[in-house]
Amino acid sequence: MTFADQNLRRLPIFAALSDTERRDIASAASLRCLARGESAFSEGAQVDEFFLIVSGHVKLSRAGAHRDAVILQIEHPGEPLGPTGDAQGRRQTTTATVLRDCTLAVWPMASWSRFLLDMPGLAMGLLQVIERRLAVTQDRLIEMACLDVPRRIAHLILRLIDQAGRHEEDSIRVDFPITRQDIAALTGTTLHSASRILTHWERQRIIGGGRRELLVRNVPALVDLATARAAAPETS
Amino acid sequence: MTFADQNLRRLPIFAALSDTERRDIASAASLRCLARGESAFSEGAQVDEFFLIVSGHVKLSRAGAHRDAVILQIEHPGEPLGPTGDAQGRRQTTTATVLRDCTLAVWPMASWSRFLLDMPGLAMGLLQVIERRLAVTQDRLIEMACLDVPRRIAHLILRLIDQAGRHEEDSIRVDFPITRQDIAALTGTTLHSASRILTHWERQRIIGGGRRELLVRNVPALVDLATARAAAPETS
DNA sequence: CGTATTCTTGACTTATATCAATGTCGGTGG
DNA sequence: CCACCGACATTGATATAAGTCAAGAATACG
Repeated sequence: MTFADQNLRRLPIFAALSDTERRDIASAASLRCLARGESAFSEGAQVDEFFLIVSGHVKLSRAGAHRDAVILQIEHPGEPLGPTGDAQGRRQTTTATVLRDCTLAVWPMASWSRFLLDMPGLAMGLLQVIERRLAVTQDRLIEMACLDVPRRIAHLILRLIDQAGRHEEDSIRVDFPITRQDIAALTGTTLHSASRILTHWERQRIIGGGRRELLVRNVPALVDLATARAAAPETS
Repeated sequence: MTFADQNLRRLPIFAALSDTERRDIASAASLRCLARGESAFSEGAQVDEFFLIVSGHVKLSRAGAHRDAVILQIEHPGEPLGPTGDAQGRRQTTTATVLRDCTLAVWPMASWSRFLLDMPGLAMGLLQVIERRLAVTQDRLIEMACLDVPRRIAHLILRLIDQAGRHEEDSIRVDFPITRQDIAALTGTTLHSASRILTHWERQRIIGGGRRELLVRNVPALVDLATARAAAPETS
């Protein structure tokens, strides 16, 4: 098993477990590699495996009414995917698409359920993770309700560099490929509005990056945009 | 203790526990009665108690940026309130306001944490509940992203009668007082837009009710409004 | 009976979606 | 190596849903 329990020790969901327990869990895992664009599972599919991201980044999306898919969240290494509790007969509610070549640890749902019953600490760890995820989703709901599109996008970008920012010379790079369409789907707007806003900010050198790239050059300015009244329109 | 463990048996969060465990939990609870308008806790307060709704209905809201508070969810009998997992040093992220005279079961956070550690089934039960809550919040996020205001309100009303509908002669009543302002805060719109839409539907006899009342007369019509393209504007 | 809360309604403004092109990059194959 | 194609991105013009501003009416409540 390439997947040493050492890898597991750090993860919040396994924090409360003993070394033996972690080893048991690790030895039951298999690894699966997926390339950008592939999906781990699709909306509506039977839930028969439990996934944990070892490396890479995955977007969880759902097909909205008419507009293209809405992205519910982007998950990073260490995070579980899909239902975590008792999944008897449940179906996936989202599609998990790989954004960047990805390794997943996979357990058959049956073994996972056994672990969950046998190891009291495991459910506690998951509870923490899901509770945090709920908090993030609630934050986004409030943003949708209270903020206009530019501020929602500013908040999103700040969240992205917080979760997956890599420092470069004089800027912070979002560490996985992300399109304008993705940004729109994450903020409940259209590709067009998102593009306009981002190019505007690019002119002001607040952000940067090319196709599928996102680079933040001026964090304080972004924080301003996220917080204060939206900036005056065209400065051309 | 007025709070017999019989009451607890039915609740999903205690489903996996033994009778003894349920009895232990029940005997550590105290009951607290709150009147409409009072709050169990407020945004930012230290989390030092765990709550379970025995009877009544509670709205969980957060103060949005500038618009009035956004309501994150309305909770009904049997549901827990506030953080459920390890709450060490955490603060409440919402304000819990009673909509209808309410009895809450309350445990000091310390005893609750002990139960959580001692009774493996408890964390599993909570995990189920929080996971479902996450799913509902995600649904609402998608509604916010994809649906216009009338359809969001239609979805909300359907959800309300599903969670707390009481059948009457020829209609279904939402079983707790709810204002137009509340409906606006639940759907991310303004009192004004909500009022316009609701009076319009009232004229078409799809809904009814007076101040703080909500009554659905024609469910299929509401389902239509929630699903299909928004109805033609004024029919005066 | 007055005061506060809740709700309705109209006129106006604005953010943002929609419609419609056009441009640019990056890879694939001729 | 160039041409082409598909994915990704920009940009303008226009339409419209829904927010804001401003009154006012109806109902509950002390």
